Amino acid sequence: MTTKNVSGRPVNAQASLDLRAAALRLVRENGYERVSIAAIVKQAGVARQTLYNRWDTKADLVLDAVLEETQSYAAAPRLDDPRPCRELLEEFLANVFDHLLVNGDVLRALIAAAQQDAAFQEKFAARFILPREQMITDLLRQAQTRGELSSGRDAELISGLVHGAFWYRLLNRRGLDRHFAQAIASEVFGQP
Amino acid sequence: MTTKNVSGRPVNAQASLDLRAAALRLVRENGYERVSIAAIVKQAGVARQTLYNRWDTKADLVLDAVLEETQSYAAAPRLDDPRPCRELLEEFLANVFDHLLVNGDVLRALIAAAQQDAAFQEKFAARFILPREQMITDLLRQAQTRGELSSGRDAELISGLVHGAFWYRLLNRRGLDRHFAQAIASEVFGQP
DNA sequence: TAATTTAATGGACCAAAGTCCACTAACGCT
DNA sequence: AGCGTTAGTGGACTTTGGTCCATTAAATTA
Repeated sequence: MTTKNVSGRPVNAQASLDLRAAALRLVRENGYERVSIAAIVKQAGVARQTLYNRWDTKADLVLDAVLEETQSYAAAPRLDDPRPCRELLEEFLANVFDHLLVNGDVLRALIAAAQQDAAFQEKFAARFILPREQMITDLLRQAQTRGELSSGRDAELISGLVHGAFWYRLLNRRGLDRHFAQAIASEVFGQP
Repeated sequence: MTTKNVSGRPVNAQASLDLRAAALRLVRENGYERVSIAAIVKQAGVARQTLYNRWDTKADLVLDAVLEETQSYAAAPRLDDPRPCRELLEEFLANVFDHLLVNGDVLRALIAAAQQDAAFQEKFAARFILPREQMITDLLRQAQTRGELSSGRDAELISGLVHGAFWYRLLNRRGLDRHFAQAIASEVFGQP
């Protein structure tokens, strides 16, 4: 992946930084659809082809920029936290929803892009979706070992249901608030 | 809406039929993204502008074509059916999933289009999403009046969760089968 | 220093969605 | 028949994502 080339002109690392920054800024300001590749490369001060040397599509670049910027985005809940898993789930979701206030529109655009480009869909799943699903699956498994959730339940399945719940709201532009986080937790763990 | 014009050249109704048919056929055969407007109008034998006189975008046309063709698509479950609502929900979902085998790809494309075009998103919600959500909400309310589901639960919320569950699978191209329909019903009504 | 290799640049090019427009066709009305 | 009105046609045009390519720049190696 990161094989160091033995000769030839070195890659300009700054160009990558500038492109990611420009992409993120423009997309946040104007919305994904309204930002052209031409505008991004102009803002970054590099040639169009330089962008395409590093990323395959606009969606690739923006996904990369979002992931790089939001390392902390929805950090996995700590499994050694002694509080009830129901509470941890609720807090985790509330956290995710907060980040979606900033990144929701970009994310909707990337989800759309994934539907139109099978190659990007795979990257998006590998780098974004699956890791986040794993976090909730792990939390649910922890709840099971703690006896807070019946062992008969399918943790992976429930993780998918939880994600589906807020994806659906996100894609249909309905609000994602703490109340909804609570409602999801209640559906999973039962009425309190 | 359907104001009859008092004068002027009459609209060629056949052109609309031909356009819908051509769009649906080409999209099913080649996939939404790979079908150009040029190909559709050529297939239908009309001018490009004739299409745009009737629909605003490619997504509009295809939504219209899908809705027209699949009137029967996911017919609402009969609320007077004496079987348990759990069973009705499961059957309804299995039915939806069957139709998604045919229309799933087109639907994914329309969902993507809705993320890129606010005007289309509204039409899509009004004509497709909300009516289908209502069906499940009604079914859940029926379950509540029958005492098969606790009255304390929020039917609209659960309807959203159910839809989210299979949307998520659809958009992430994971299988939608009878087993999944059963799993959703179990999450809603509790383990049998 | 010269040869080789890889990156960056700028601009031409292509396909596709959607707009615009001048022109023609088909209707009702007088 | 002539007029106004609306629909349909074909083609030019704009914008944008993405490709291609010839040329130039920056590095290593011999």
